[in-house]
Amino acid sequence: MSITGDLIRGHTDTIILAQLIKEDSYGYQINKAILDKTEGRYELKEATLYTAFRRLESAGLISSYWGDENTGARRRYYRITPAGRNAFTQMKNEWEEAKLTIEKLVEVQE
Amino acid sequence: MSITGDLIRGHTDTIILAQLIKEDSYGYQINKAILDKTEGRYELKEATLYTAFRRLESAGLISSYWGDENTGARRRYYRITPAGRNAFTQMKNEWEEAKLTIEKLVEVQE
DNA sequence: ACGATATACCTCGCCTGTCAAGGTATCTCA
DNA sequence: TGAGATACCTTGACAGGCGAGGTATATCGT
Repeated sequence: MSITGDLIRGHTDTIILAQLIKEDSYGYQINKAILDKTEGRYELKEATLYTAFRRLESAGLISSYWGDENTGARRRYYRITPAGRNAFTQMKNEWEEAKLTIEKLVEVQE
Repeated sequence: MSITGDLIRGHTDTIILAQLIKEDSYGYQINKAILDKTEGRYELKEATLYTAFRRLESAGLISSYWGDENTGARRRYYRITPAGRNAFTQMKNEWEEAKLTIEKLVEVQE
């Protein structure tokens, strides 16, 4: 497990957008990529993942389309929008700031 | 504002415990210390702060007692328990791990 | 004398994101 | 044929953050 829900909370959207910057992808693949990148230490729960997709699409940060595989299970692909790229940059900045702040606050002063 | 609720979520308890490691303190002072340490960029909302105190006390990580000031408003002081110190160490480790994980995941791969 | 501001505490109820649990359908391989 | 992987989805419970509201005391300027 390692990372609990509340520690990751608020990063889910950023993490998903990050996976879509380079190329379009679909739910299952995105989660596999996350699992790989973290060497098995973290994966999004499916319910969380799909909730996030809905949220991001409503917000106009991603758009979706069905893949045209003619074999295997159908896939819904997601594409990051220009607004999504802006939002991602913003979120990364916020994370950098938050990281420094948290770092400062969990440090025990001598 | 800078840090939104969901980014800080899950760190509230750790932050409060960190302020109590060195010495006992009370709500208002803890929040002021946080404000100082972050140069005004962050403070816990009062409702969040007091909710956290209740939670931490229920969990046995802090204990509380009324100060004996004979002037000014009454103060409820909080003291970290041995279990609280252990929990704090654990929480800091989890944060270190989470930080590395998030860092890896919000990075855009070339 | 009086209002504003700071100190200091507290609770209620809403909102939002996570996730356990359940479901569907297709393909591969033993 | 049946287990396991791929791939999607929804519902409802739960928990933490926080806006809004409340109480009481002390200080300081006018």
